Amino acid sequence: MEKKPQTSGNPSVSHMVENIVGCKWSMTVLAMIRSGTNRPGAMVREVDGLTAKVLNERLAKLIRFGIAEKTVFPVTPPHVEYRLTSFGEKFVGVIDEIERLQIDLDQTE
Amino acid sequence: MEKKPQTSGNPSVSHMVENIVGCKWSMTVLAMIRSGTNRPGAMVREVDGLTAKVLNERLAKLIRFGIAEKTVFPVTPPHVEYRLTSFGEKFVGVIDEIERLQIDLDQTE
DNA sequence: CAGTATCCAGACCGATACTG
DNA sequence: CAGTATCGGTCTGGATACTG
Repeated sequence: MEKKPQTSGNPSVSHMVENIVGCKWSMTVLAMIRSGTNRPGAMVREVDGLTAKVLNERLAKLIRFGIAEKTVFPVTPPHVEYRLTSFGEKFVGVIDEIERLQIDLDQTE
Repeated sequence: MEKKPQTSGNPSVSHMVENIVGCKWSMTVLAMIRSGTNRPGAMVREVDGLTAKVLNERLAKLIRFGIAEKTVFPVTPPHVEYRLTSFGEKFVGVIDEIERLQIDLDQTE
């Protein structure tokens, strides 16, 4: 299973970031959901080294934190999609800040 | 020792964030350097649970990434100070974004 | 296709003892 | 005061096999 990140109340965004960013594959999964690769099978196929088990753990965490949401289409074979919530959009905005920082770094050196 | 985060070239900021934010005590150390608690002894004293060994590992990482720099005053007893580099200032700016996100979250629920 | 259960090698980090 | 070396428990996550 997984360690409990908080003792009670709302998860602080700091903890969320610590828990997500520091968690292997989370950023990759987040990036895929953003870019439209939002089905589990596709994600596993696209990322070398990512297993279904770990993917599901990450997705569960993203959902628990309110960053992503899951849609199940009751068809055969099963069809599942994940997408960002509105809060999730804001969250990835922070990630964008990081990319911008990268540009500054490149110019400085 | 420590796992190598990159294979070559410059560390990407994404990797830095992953490596720093996801690393226990890093954020705490960063916050202390910012707020003026910038001597190792003071940091260990201020944070319950933080050991000198782990602190030095974190500081080494912050220096390696160009986020912090170290100043040694050649006196007895030894006097050492850490402070943010200009890049480090930008880096913590990203952390500030995160705190702002928190405010949005609180207002939404 | 989607998801879960189990196993276990290795990374992380806390405690301790030590040097300069 | 600053920093390093070592040991060992705990947890993460990759491999595999399985169900619906």
